[in-house]
Amino acid sequence: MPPQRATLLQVAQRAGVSRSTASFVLAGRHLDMRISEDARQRVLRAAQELDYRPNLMARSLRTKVTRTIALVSDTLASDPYAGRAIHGSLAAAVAHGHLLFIGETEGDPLIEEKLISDFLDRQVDAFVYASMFTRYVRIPKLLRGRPVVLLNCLTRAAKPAYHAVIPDEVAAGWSAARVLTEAGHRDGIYLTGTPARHVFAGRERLAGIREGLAAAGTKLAGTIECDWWPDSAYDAVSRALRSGLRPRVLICLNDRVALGAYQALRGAGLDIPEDVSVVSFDDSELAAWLRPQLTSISLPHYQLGWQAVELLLGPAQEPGVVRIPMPVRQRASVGKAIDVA
Amino acid sequence: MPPQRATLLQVAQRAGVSRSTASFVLAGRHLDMRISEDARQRVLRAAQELDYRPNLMARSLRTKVTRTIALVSDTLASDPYAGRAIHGSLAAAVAHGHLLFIGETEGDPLIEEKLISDFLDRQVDAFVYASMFTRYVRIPKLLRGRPVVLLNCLTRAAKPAYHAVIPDEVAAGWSAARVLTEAGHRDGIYLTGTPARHVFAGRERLAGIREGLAAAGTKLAGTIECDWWPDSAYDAVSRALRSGLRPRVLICLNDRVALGAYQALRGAGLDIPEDVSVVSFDDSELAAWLRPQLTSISLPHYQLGWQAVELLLGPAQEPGVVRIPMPVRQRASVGKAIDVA
DNA sequence: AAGGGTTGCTAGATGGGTTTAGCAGTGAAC
DNA sequence: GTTCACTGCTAAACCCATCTAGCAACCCTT
Repeated sequence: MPPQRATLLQVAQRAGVSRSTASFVLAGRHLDMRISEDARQRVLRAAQELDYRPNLMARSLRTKVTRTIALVSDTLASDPYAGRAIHGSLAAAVAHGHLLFIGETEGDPLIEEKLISDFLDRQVDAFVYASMFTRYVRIPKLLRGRPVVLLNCLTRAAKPAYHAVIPDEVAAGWSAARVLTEAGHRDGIYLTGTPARHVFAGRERLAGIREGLAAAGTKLAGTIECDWWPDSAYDAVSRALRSGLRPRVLICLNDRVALGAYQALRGAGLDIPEDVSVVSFDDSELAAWLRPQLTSISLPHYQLGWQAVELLLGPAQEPGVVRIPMPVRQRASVGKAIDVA
Repeated sequence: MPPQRATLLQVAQRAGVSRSTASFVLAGRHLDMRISEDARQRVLRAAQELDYRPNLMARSLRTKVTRTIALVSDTLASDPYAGRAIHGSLAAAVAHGHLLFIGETEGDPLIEEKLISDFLDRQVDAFVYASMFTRYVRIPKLLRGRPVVLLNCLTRAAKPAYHAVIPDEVAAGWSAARVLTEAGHRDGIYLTGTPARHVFAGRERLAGIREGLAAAGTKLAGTIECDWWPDSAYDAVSRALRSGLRPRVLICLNDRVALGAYQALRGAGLDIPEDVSVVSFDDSELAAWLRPQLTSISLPHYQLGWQAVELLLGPAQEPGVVRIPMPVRQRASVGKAIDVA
C-alpha cells in the first residue's frame, strides 16, 4: 500500500490558494501571473510538505506532450551488440528528461502497425525507427509526418524528410586500408567474407577499402568468399590455404569472420601477425578476447542510438543522413610488413 | 501532419447518441446498460468510419490503469547477453497487451530513485526490478507495496513479499556433473575459475557440481583459480599445464573462461576433447563458434525476462522464488573417458 | 467623484475518456 | 387509475492537471 499521492488541489488548499495559483507557482510562472512572494512561499512549502508530484497523465492530457519516446526496431533487442544502440538511445532520452518505450516488430508489417498504433494511443511524442542491419526502409504510414529519426537505416527519398543515423562504413573501409598501408602492407591483401551487393555494410566497407588502398597505390590481391560467420570463414580460409594461397593480410568483413580466420590460420600453423596480419570490423567483445587481440574498426552502436535520440529531442536541424565515425581499435593482429625487395 | 484523431464525442454525435452510450458500446458493456442493438450498430459503424481509437491517456487518468510496465535494471541494457532478458520481458508484456518502459540506474541509488519517480509520475502499473548479476537486493522505498517482480535478484526476507525469478544454478551444476559422469569421467576433473563466495552464480554452480559428482561417487580433483575472463583463464590454465598438471576435464565457470582455457590447451598442444574435455556455463554465442563447439549449460536470459513479466501480469500467485531451469547444450567439447584401468 | 491603471488572485473551461445516478416512456398487473 | 417493473438511454460528476478571461480591491489622477 504505497502512500496516496497528493494532488494539486490538496496543495492549493493547504497553502490557502486556488488550484490556478498553485499551478502557476509550481510552473514557475509566478511573475507572469503576479503572485505575491508570500503566496508563492506558502505553495512551495505545501508542495514540499505533501511531497507533491504532478500527475503527468493529467498534464499530458491537457498539453498533448508526454515526454516519452518509442524505439521501434525490427530485431534490435535480440542482437547482443545492437542492444547497445538501445542503451545509447535510453541515455540520450533520459538526458532530455524523456522516458523510453521499446518495441519489436520482428520485421512483420502487421506487428509493426499494431505496435505503432499502441504507441500512438499512448501519445508518445516521437519515434526512433531502428533496424538491426543497415538498410533501406519505407516509413510506415502511421509514422508519416511525425517526429521520426531513422536509426541504422535510410529512406530512398531524393529529398530526405527524416533524419537518418548510420555508421560511416566507407570511412571505416578507408581506416582499415590505412591501418595496413601505414604498417607497410602493399601485397597479398585479401578480403575475407562475401561483400554481397544488397548488404549495405559489406558494399560500403569494400568501397572504402578499395579507395583507401588505391590512394596508397595498391589494391586487393583477391577475395576469399564466405558467409559472415566463423564456420563459413574457417572453411573458406582453410580451403584457400590448402590450395596454396599465401596471404600476407586478411581484411575480415566482421569479427566473426576474423574468428574463423584465426582458427584456420592457427590450424595451418601460421602465426598472427608474424605470418599473416588480420584486420576486421565491428569491434565486438570477441576482438579483445582473441589471441593475439584483434585490430578492428568499431561499430559504435551506443553512439548511433545516442545520436538518433539527440536529433529527435535536441535543437532542430535540417533532415539528412548523419554518418557516425567508426573508430579504429588498434590491437595486436596487424604486424609490420617485411620488406620483400 | 498526421490526421487528427477522432474523439469519443465525435463518434457519439455521428451515431446520434450520447458520449456515455458510445463509451458503453465500445467497452462491450451494452448488455449491462441495455443499449438497443440498433444504437449499438450505429456506434460501431461510426467508430469504424472515423477510425476511432481511444486516447489512452484520458482513459488512464480516470481508471488509474495505464497498461504500461517499467523494467528498472542496474546495467542490464549494457550487457550483450542480458539484453535478451529485456527481449523476453518485452515479448511477455506485449502478449499481455502492455507496453514496456526501460530504465537503467547504473547501480546508483540516486539515479534509481529519480528513475522510479519518473515512472511513477507516469503511472506505470508495475515494475520489473532487474539485476545484471544474480544477487541480493533491497527493494527501493518507492517500490514497496507496489507490484514488483525481481529479475535475476533476490531479497533476504524470510517471508518473501515479492516474486523473484533466478536461474537454477545449483541444478545447472548438477547438469554439468551429469554430462561428465555419463561420458564416463571420474578422474582429473578440475574446476576452472574462482567461485568467489559473494558471487551467487559461482557459489551455486560449484555446490551443484560437488553434489552431482558426489552422487556419482567421485569429486573434483582441484581448482584452477582465475577471474572469469579469457585472459585470466588463459594465464592460469597455461601456468597449471606448465607446472605439470594433466587435467582430463575442465569445468569452466563461464564461456569466457572456456575460451581462455581453449587457447591455453591449444597452446600446449592438447586436443579437445581427445586429451581434455571442457564443459562450461552460459551458452553464449561464443560456445557455438569455438572449435570444437563448446558444451555449455545455458543461461536462459529470455526465459527469465519472460517469466518475470508473466508473474507480474499473469494470474496471481503466492510470492516466492522461481528458479528457471538451465538447459544443457550438448556439443563437441566433451569426449568419452578412456578407461585407464 | 469618475475614470484608469495596477496588483493579486480565482472561476471555470478544457483535454478525452469512464461511470454513477437517474429520467422518460411503455406495458402489465391489480 | 394507480402502482410497479422494465427498457433504453443521458446528464453530469470525476480523474488532475493547464490556462484564458476576468474580477475585486486599491491607488492615482484630474
